[in-house]
Amino acid sequence: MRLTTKGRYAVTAMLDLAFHSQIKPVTLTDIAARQTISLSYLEQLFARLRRAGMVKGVRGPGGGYKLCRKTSDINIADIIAAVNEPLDSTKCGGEANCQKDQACLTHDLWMGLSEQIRDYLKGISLADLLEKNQVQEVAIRQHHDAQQVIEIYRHPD
Amino acid sequence: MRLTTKGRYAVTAMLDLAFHSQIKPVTLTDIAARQTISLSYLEQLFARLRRAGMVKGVRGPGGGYKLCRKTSDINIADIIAAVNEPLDSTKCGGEANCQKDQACLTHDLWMGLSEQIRDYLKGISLADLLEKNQVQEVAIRQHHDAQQVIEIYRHPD
DNA sequence: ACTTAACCTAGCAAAATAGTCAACTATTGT
DNA sequence: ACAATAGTTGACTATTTTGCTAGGTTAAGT
Repeated sequence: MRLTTKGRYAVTAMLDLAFHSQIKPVTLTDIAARQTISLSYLEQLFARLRRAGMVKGVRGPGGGYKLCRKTSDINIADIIAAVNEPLDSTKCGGEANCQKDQACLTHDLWMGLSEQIRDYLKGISLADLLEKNQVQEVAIRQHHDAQQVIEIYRHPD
Repeated sequence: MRLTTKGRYAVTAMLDLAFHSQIKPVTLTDIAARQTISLSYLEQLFARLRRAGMVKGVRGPGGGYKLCRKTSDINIADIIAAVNEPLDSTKCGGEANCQKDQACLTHDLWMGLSEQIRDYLKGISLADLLEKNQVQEVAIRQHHDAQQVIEIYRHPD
């Protein structure tokens, strides 16, 4: 389990998607604008997320991306694993050069630790994160903004 | 909290140090040989660990490095944090450009998650990891002893 | 003095990260 | 049918991080 900014980008984008794709698909352009991530970088990340079966692309006007599963069925560990290269189990990938070595022992130790972190992140879903914090405040504000837009369009004078 | 191979190297080296520095300081050359990490890279890592007050260097012949604290008082999160750059809190470092933005909210969300991981790793000490290692060694030794016992009982003459 | 090993500095190659550009294909509203 | 939208792909570039090399200086034991 590797934790870098790449994983953070992926989780952030998925959070954005989860939040905004309730009604209709969300374009990467929108996510890029909201989260200040470059569009093309997002394309790369979402290509991996799509291959991992986490999101689905909808083409044509009104298209975009939407989640394949419920937010409660998508966990953080899977998102991060999807955008990262499958970490090669390093030097002692079961080979003979590292059987009775102490290097292999500490390696096992680290692998165990890594596994614990993965399990920990597997226990946190998108829904958990969405539930937290002042996300609702944003909902209210954005609803308000949307209302204003409606007002403007309603009275175009 | 960032999790990369760099942090793994640091934890591995600290484990080696904790395991071998019971009697006298351990040279980086020894650790480099045992853990197959380049000497100079270890020097870089230990420079940071030293500045973080986790290890102490002893110069001259018979010198090397030793831990500043008990293994039970050294946790994994601190080791990893010591060798990593202090991650700039990114774009919205409390500035005005990101106050009511949604980008800042998801950022907060990620920071919260990161904090959870840090707390989790803070709860794991070197002593904890060593204990596991010890258990394994004991298991191996006991297996070996058991074999000898079997031998003895097989040829009791 | 001489050796040992920490400590320091600069630099470098490979990899990962982050982002750009351009061409292409599929879908849909009009 | 056609134009607009939006996903898809691949190649390409810049920056940062990683892991390592090579060369020193400094402190402490023999």
